[in-house]
Amino acid sequence: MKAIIDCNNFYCSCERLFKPRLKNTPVVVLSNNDGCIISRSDEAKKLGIKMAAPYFMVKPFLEKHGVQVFSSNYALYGDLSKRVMETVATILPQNCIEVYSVDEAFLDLGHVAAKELHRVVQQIKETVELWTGIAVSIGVAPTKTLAKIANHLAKDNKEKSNCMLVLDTPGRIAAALKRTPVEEIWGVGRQSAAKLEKLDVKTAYDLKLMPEEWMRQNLGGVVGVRLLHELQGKPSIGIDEQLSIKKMVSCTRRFGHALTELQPIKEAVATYASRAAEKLRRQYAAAKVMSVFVIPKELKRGSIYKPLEPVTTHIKLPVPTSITNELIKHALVLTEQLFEEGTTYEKAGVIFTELVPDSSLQGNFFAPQAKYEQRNLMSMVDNVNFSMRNEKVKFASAGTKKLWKMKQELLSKRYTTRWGELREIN
DNA sequence: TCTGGGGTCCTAGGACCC
DNA sequence: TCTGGGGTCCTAGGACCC
Repeated sequence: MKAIIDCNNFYCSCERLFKPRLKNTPVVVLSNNDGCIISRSDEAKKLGIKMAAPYFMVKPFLEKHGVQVFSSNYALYGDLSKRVMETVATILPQNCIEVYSVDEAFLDLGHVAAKELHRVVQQIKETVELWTGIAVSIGVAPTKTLAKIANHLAKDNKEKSNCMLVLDTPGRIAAALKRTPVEEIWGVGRQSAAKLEKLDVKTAYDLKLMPEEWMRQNLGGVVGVRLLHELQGKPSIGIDEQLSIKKMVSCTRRFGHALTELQPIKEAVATYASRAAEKLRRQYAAAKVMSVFVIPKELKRGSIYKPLEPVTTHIKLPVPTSITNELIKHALVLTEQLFEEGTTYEKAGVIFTELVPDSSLQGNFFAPQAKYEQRNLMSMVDNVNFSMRNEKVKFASAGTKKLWKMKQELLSKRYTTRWGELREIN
């Protein structure tokens, strides 16, 4: 059996943890740049506030209903996420836990006897809630996809389920599938849902009865077939316990406000490049390819929001590297190539791909001495920044005025990771 | 004025090779 | 009039997820 454990309204729960007075008050958390809503408390959901709603459009409504609004505080959420995962790891072996996202983990319960399942699930839930203060939901079933469905249903009916649901018999599975609309299935997005709609395939139960060949041809080839098997209870997506090296690392952001000059755009790109380089070094990787993109601002935007078109270019690096100043140097050249006088830009990003293990880190006998020194410098920069926690050491090209910096007007404190922002009790 | 950011996996089709 | 076929590698882009 497999399980998914998932933190309820995670970002909102984190904010509430340090502000108990907000219990029973509607709370929402905004995306970067205070752009749109990415987490809602139950009370906020009840008010009808939609996921991803643009903040500026719903702001009057939020004010009217006394909704508490926060900018996203990733230092806080990241730390609490780590605590939740570590708590689970005190109950299950590490190789049975796949951390799937900041607020979710898949669990392999293959070693748990059938009659023990309920008890173990309950123990995990109670321990996490007691030790971290974050409420969680757990769904259990023979496959990951079915466990996701179980989790979904558990949350839909919190009072009855106590946020736990175990689908351990064919009858329970069938009943759950019948209650699940196709668009709520993990792996069925908007496009697929639209196709299924036309065929009158409405529930997960209907989908489970589709022929394999149809799935192959219409729902993404092998992806569709895999989904079908998962719904049928045949595990086709395994538990991936290892933290593997990522295949891509990036840092991309919308500017606080649109930019028309090359200089501040270069500063922003240099900053993104150095962020992304830090991420590279954190997983002991170096990049072979660096892409830079900018997104021109669409001056007249229709009523329907459509994705923005990036202008991209990339460079194959002569030698894979994670050294910030080398990467910045190339990034700035690419930015100059992309920039067009007279155009207004609203976003940019740096993406590293074709990552390889950073051999200079382990010490490469044949590497020139200068490389070592650079790598050591990088380690020092990383260490200083990590301990000082506020980008004390920066590269000059990243600029000091930050005209492009994102908006975060409603930021809460980093209670758990900065001594200076510790919660005080009076 | 104001609509996030960071990922993965897969497919189709072109280029190239023998 | 007739002009192969199969394999591999690469890239761009679609779809999806949290």
